[in-house]
Amino acid sequence: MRLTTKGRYAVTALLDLAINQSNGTISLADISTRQEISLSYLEQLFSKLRRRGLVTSVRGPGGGYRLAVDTNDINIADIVDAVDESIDATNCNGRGNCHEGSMCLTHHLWMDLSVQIRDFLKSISLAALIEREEIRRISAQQQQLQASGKIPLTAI
Amino acid sequence: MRLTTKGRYAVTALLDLAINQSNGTISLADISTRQEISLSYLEQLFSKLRRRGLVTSVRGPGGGYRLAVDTNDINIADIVDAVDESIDATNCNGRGNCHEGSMCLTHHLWMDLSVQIRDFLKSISLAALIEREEIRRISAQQQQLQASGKIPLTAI
DNA sequence: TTAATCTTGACTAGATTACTAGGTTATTTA
DNA sequence: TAAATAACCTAGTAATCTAGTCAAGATTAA
Repeated sequence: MRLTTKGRYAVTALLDLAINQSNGTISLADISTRQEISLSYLEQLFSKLRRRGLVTSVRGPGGGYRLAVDTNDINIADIVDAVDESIDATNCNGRGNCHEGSMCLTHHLWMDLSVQIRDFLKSISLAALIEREEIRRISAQQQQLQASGKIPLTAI
Repeated sequence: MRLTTKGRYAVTALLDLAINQSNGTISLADISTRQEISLSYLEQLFSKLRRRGLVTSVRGPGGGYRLAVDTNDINIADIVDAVDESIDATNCNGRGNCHEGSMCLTHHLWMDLSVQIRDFLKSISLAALIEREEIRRISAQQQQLQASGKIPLTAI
């Protein structure tokens, strides 16, 4: 099962992008300070997101990233898939060769679970996340913090 | 998120135990050969399962393990919990301090996913797994293989 | 040109996983 | 009683993975 910081960071970063992109492109440096994610690490993630066609980039001063598709057309599973290997609870990557080349006793169980997780994450679009009350509140706080120039704890 | 080989092995081993235990106790050596799981590793897992009250043990020759509760009263989440830390998709273990002491932008999303996964695994009892056609078939094959004394590939 | 920003690849410290090794203790059978 | 069997326990360890860092470049606006 692969759901690590990498996938979580990607979703958080794209959500940040979706919320703040109204005024053109957003630099990774901005996302980095707002979301407390290492800039170099973000670069790795966005490289993958770009190759998957989820974002487009503009180079040079004032450049940055913007979403390549409407927030209604991106779901969480897309994002996690783009940076992570895949959402898969089996040990054999769904190949069914987990026990001496054939299926292990619990193969079908983990397949079912994988489908369950994937369907859940597929059912949530970026647009739906932006709508959520809690997320709007947290985002507003983060924008205030950034505007006030507060130095993040990790920079000390 | 913690769903690794450890949790999968535990479920597979308990399922094997549930299927084969009709005739008294089952030794870990038997489960080890049938399910291709290292004996010492099984010992570690069953130590935890025993402490959680899921199985009871009998020492000495002819000894082994048996389920401590009815297969209707054990669900998959119980088993994974017993050996793994917990089923939790957040980075903060649900504490909500993922972003400088407060919640990160996607905290609620991962909380929701955790609930989703846990509910799914809770909804499946060992008894329900035993009923499944595919599992009965795979188990029958494994019993034949063991009876015929076939040497597992990994032993070569 | 120069500064800002994206782009890529190689590398790494630290943590975790999935074991192995080697013993001890309880129980049963010969 | 001795030997066999199987649970129980502790410590170590190779391999893998994660979450990064670092460095060198490419591109473009000002």
